[in-house]
Amino acid sequence: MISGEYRYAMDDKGRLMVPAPIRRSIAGNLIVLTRGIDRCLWLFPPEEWKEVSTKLVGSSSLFLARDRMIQRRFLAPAQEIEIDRSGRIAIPPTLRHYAGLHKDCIVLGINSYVEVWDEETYRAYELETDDQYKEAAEEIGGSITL
Amino acid sequence: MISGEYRYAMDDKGRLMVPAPIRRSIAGNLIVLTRGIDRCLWLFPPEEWKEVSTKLVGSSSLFLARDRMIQRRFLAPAQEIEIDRSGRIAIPPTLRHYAGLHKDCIVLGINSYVEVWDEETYRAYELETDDQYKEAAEEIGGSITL
DNA sequence: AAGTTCGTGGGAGAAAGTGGGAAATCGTGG
DNA sequence: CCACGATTTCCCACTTTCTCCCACGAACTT
Repeated sequence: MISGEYRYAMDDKGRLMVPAPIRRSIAGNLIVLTRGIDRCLWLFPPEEWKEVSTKLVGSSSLFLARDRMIQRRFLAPAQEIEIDRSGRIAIPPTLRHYAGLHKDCIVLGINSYVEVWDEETYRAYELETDDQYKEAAEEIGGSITL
Repeated sequence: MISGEYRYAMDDKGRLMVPAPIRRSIAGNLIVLTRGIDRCLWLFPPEEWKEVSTKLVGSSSLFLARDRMIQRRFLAPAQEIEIDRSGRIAIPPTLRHYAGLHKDCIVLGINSYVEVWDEETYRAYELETDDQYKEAAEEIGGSITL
């Protein structure tokens, strides 16, 4: 189970740390990097990626608009990337640009995958979703007693 | 049953005391630390955390906006942390920053979990919510006789 | 008064994170 | 097809942070 919130600076060469605890829970030194659904990047361990992508590809047709959209925006941008000896990944320019990564990045471990955000973008996301989040919390409060 | 209000100074290394009475009511020396919903941290015994997180994760999808929000803001920041020999925990930088912990912290034992606040932040919270608290008390008064 | 528990501080070694040089590769234009 | 510049890749070295451990002082107990 991957988790944790981290803040790292991307260096001038576009390299970004994969947090040590997350690295430890990945077998091997390869990961798959692709566009996330919000302005962030998603990073999957290879097995996870295989699972997600086959599920999506499985029943998709190039004659359906919806499927083409998913292919183009989610499957196509995916790249297999190697984690270097110091535990960093080099983020390809197109993906870097998509997520608007500048320097300071937020790395989130979420169950079985990892998200990478530009720090400012993430702060903005938090502000935007603050009301919805508190609402969701109230709803949850109705069903979880602790 | 965990309870009590305590005040401790976080040291220069970011370490904070877990009050001895609370420590005694936790089995083992591992706890899970995550963001609270207000500007504080929540600290769960592992079993409690498992319960809460599985209830939330249960049926969540990375393709649903609301699920992503909860994952990012509540589940992702969670980290399993060890209580050291002298009964302290090292609070990771991102969580320290989220709760605005400086030096003096307030630790609250609440039934089955623990809250950590920056002292100033907590004082401010008390002032802000004073009226709401009295209102809430009136409401409760309708159903509880004592 | 001595022992025990509790909280605080700090040192040393290990691990994690950061930066940069040099070779290799890629893309472009002549 | 070659030459050049830019980018990428690989590796090494340095710095910072973390982790683990121990030691001390205060307060409480017996």
